[in-house]
Amino acid sequence: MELEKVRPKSGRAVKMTDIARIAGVSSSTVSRALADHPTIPEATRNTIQALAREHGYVVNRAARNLRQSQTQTIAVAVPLGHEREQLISDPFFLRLFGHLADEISQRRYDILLVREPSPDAHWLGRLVQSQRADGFIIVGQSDQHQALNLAARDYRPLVVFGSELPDQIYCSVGSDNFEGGRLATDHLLRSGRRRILFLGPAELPQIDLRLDGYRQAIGDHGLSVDESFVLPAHFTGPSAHDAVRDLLARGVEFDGIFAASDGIALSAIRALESAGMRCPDDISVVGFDDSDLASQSHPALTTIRQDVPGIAATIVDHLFRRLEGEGTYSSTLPVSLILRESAPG
Amino acid sequence: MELEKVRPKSGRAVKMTDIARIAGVSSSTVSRALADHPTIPEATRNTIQALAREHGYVVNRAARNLRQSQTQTIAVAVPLGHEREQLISDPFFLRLFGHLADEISQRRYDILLVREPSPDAHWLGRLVQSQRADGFIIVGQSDQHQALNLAARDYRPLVVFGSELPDQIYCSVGSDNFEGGRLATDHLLRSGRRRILFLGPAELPQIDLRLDGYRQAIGDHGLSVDESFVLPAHFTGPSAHDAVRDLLARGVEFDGIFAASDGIALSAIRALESAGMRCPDDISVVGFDDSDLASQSHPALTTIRQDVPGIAATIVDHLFRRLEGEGTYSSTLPVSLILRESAPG
DNA sequence: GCGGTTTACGCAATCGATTGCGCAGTTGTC
DNA sequence: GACAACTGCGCAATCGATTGCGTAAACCGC
Repeated sequence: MELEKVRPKSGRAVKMTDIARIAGVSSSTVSRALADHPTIPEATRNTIQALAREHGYVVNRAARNLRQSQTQTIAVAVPLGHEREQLISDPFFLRLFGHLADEISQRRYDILLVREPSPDAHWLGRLVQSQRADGFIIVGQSDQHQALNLAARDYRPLVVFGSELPDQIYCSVGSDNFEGGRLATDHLLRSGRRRILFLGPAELPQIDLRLDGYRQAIGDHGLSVDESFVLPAHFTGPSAHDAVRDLLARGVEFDGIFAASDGIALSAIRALESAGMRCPDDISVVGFDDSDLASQSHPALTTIRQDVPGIAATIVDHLFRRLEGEGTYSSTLPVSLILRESAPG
Repeated sequence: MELEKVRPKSGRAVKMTDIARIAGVSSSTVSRALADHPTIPEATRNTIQALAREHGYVVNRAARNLRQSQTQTIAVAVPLGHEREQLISDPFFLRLFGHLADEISQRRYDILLVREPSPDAHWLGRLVQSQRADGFIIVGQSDQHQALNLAARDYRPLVVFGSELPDQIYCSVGSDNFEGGRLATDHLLRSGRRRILFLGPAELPQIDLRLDGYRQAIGDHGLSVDESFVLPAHFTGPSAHDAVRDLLARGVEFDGIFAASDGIALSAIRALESAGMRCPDDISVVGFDDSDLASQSHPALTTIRQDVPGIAATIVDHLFRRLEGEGTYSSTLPVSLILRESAPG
């Protein structure tokens, strides 16, 4: 019944001049009235707003964006430089994304998800120039550290989820990955484990820091790192499972695993179980993230909790401060060790 | 080093007329050259494209959108009519969203995530009119069935994730919820269970169909439904846990649970365990979705698998067919029973 | 009742790319 | 050599809202 109003007989969308004509004013006045501009008397404003509502008029965002050079939109971009094939299905990313989306939409901005298909050195520059969004959140440094530095020089509202790196000029927000790695490994060592694997994609800066923490903890306990215990593994797919299986097949002995994500940890535990080993009786395992899986899996995972809601809030807070022209420093958020069955205290 | 080119000394963004001036042609020619328009000879096209690349020029999307009245963007909207407070953090939604995003970005469209804060009857009309996207995917019918019908009359590229409802005129894609409910309940009955709870938010159309399947299966087995066994429960929060706990406290006897999601199922199992009951020994539980949790939890969940990648692909396929002007019918995708520990065969 | 201020609103330029139409200049045809 | 067809490209209108500036009318004080 209301349909005629939403889209009048002509089939043409209602535009501002239509409302202006009906109201007997100019489109300038309509524009100002809808924007609650104080130079338009309240009575007129109300009339026009009522008329607009009645006729189902909504400002054309494309036109507004062009004129104002702003879009009320934040872009969330995922550089998949290192794993071009990977889909946007990593549970940790999705969880972070959900919280980011909540924070952003609370501030009445829209969220544009961009998956850049060809991450050459200029993808970010191109993205920024395309004027599709007012601000940018880059999830994960991947191998794009230099591209990020490049884009950030040319100041822009841009915040990166990731670690603080030495020569970094962009603003990043992330967990204390080093401390997470140290805590996890220290816990394994304190519970008597001595031969501890590291499992994860250490080519990613955030993961590399977790590995540094692992090394630190081992050093602190007066031991030295066996480099053959540092194994590459991807977040998804069978690589973690296969790595552990192969190690066991070769008869290598170890009694603990620090995995760079909960998914990797679970995958490793499955490999242990297939080989007749038991977790935590024979081998303790510590994960990372404290995803939903960690608490529900069997055995429940001891893991390093990342404060995802806090990270999202901080990223968005920094970004909006930057949109206001303020400068912001990078932030590192604390992590905590969550004790469960896979590596008991 | 390339920075100067990305954003020249003036601080002003490079625009098409700049490239035109440098190339010694008009902006019309630049526009056509960049669009690979055949009336521009290939030599000229290459020169101009090279120049544009060299100067880091990218078309201003706001201007293009306005002129062309299209945005190369698909909006994914989540009506949260029924649970206004709920955040976008439901794992099932996020998983579906990830797959949708993959499908859409493969087609070189951007993804706009919209969370409508005030779902009155016209939110969809407003969204459509705002010209922010060329097509729309609505995730979940929630309580917006009529609003969807309203918007769909006025033909538009719009596909809804949800069930086919009787008086529906919009295009929907979803799982066979009825069959899922029937399968789950039938399985419990076949394994000897007789007093089976239903747990879920039956006010949602998709869930209501699962409930219908539950009723059907019970009827098929010559039994009748005890309405006090149909209990409301939300996807998140403690409602499922509390409902089961209260039932046990009141001494109500039952031997099976069909939960409308894996999350609800796990929550129920926790409640059983706290009360000293054991799953599946005392009470069998079947979930819905086959989320990551289902296979990893303890006990591993018997559940109804929804084909999330297939659903996403179908939604996007329908949507793009509609963008081309084709009509599409609603689709219902098959589900399957996945046997695990919580309700063994 | 007059200068000065304020109020209320319209004119027209503007954002930057796209595109229908048309015009030179070139090639082709008989 | 004259006319037609074609090629390559530019002019200027257009998309729809926003906004700086200007002005007519209303108001105000004395």
